Amino acid sequence: MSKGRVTVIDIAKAAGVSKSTVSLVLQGSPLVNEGTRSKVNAAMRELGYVYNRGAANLRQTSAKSKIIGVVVNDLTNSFFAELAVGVDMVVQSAGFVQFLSNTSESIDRQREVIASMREHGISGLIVSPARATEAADFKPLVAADIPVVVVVRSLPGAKVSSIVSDNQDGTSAAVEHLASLGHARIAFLGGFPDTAVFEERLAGYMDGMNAAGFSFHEELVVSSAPSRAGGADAIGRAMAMSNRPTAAVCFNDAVAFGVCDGLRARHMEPGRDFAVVGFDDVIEAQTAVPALTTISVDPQSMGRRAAQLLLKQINAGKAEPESVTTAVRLVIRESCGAAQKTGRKMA
Amino acid sequence: MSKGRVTVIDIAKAAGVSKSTVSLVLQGSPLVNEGTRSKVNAAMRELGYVYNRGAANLRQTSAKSKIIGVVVNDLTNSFFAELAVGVDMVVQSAGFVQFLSNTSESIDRQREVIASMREHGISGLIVSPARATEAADFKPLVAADIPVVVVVRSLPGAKVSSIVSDNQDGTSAAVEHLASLGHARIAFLGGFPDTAVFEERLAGYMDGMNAAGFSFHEELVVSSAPSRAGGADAIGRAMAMSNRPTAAVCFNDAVAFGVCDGLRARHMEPGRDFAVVGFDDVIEAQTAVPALTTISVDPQSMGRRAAQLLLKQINAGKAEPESVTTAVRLVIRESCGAAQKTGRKMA
DNA sequence: CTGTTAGCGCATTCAC
DNA sequence: GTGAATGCGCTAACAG
Repeated sequence: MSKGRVTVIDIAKAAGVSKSTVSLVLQGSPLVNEGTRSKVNAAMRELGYVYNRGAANLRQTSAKSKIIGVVVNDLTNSFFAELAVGVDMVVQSAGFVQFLSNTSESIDRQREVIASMREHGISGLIVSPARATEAADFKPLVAADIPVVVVVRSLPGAKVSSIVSDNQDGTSAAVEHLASLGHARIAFLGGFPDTAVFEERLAGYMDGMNAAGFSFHEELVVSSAPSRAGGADAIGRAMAMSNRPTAAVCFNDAVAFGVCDGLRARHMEPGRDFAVVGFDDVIEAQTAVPALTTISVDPQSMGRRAAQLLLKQINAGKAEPESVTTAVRLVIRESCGAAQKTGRKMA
Repeated sequence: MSKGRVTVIDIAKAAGVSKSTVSLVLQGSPLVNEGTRSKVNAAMRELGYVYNRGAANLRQTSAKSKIIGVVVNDLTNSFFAELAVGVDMVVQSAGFVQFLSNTSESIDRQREVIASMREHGISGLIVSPARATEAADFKPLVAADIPVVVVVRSLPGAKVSSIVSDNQDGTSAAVEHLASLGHARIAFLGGFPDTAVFEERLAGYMDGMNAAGFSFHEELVVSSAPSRAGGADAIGRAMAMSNRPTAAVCFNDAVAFGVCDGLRARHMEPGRDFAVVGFDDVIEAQTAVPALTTISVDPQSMGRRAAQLLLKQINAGKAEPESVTTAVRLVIRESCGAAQKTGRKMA
């Protein structure tokens, strides 16, 4: 029972057939007699046979390894955990398995794990790039015809598919929403200017201000770490200004949390004394601060869509050099004070 | 460049050496001339060679696949996400990659993913078992000499290593703590009685009650879903009792959250009008409700320890049939009202 | 329908 | 030091 690995030849012997017959039942080929099939299956169960995919896709023409790589920049952030869950769902039901790695925003780590994944013969990759990732990083992948889907953060000029939330429209809508509530001095708080996401959301902010007929004041944009602490810091600086804002759209919900913290520390009630809106990057936010308007994108469905897209490309065989950008729906939830307005959907 | 896969033979040709020479440099053998080595490396870079681990460990004696499987019962729960991050850390730096799968508490899913992982030749497995997992489920693994480390939830009589928090001592200490605060009617809220964790924590609760000189009242144990909603439900039922409790230790922090919700809905202030303690299963809790005493275990370090244990066993070669149970440190954080007491460590 | 014959890409003896 | 064989477990063509 413990004498080495049991192989097709063992079970062939036990079932009194030949190896290739076994191979056929393994692949569920209809070319095999029902009686033989069950005999083979019985033998497999008997001997505790386990299929060796390594050997299989060594022989197979290309890398139908049934494994897809997933790398995220911060698994600690529930958004990405949820995303991974979404990916896992469709990946599992398609009979694939998921290589999941966390880069913690380290570009070196990212290179390492991707290299490692390649060595293991992944047949596709879903990646939420670490900061400072360049398009060139995925060059070898596409050259090897390995489909890549970039999520959450768009990548400058990479020839890969991508799924990102509609940052610009979302933020813009948030600003318009605040304007419709009567706010005029609306700040943009949090986030570091070195990411595409920041730029997109900032652009949306400017769009929204424009659309509402307000002029752009650079001072109203105060950047900080995209975290709770960062938010507290940002609101602190905003409130130190001579002409204080009365509302803010935050880079993400972690920042929005921090902003709420900061407001309360100043004896102000978020949503009443100061309106705050944030992108739902950290899903936990949805439950933790109901009195907060947020722009949200469901990470799980985003993950599912990414996986679906990837599988489609894998099955298609040829990786289309075209970059497919799919926007996800954004929804503004209203829950401060009044009745919950049914989510307004966009894009 | 895109003509199939580039193999050792290709780069051997390009470097003007033989395949086995290439193989030697691949393994960093000192038996190869420095000049040749660099020539080979150059050729590898030139042709974009990627090492094929599948082929490699097909040849190698057994499954030194450099891949370890991680399966958790709920990746949506930040605790497990953090755990996975901890695992990933040590796994990555040991040159392994991580197969991560989420079972969503489905025993069938769990069987599937573990089977799938076996097919891919994992050299070890870390698993937080889904509910209703039986010891027998890991029988084939240990029979195949694949080390298994069970985390978070202990498994009845499985011959595998495990790392669990010291549930009993932790809960017991929590009860004693509440007793020292003057509470006498202390409830145990939340959780389903069908898990070992529940039993352990309940046992700790009873220990604590005993130690404090209180008799056990079954009515003070009200079970519910181990979630926020479940907590709200549980406190509702507790407050409906004729002789209300004045404090509670909760199955986990999600429940504790719900309990706080329920208290506030009844115009009571958690920590002041009613003391509540919960296990930190969901890490997010630590930041979201500071005014809550919790019994916590750091999921990341737990993940790291699990990975270390697993790697040790993998390197040891022979999987010890002995079950190694390692308790992690528990710490009670005090933050309701008074100054933060430095964490009291146990076990 | 089933058995036979070749390799997939690599690592491991051995000779040279 | 390096090159020529051999086989890991499996699938792909063919042959029976």
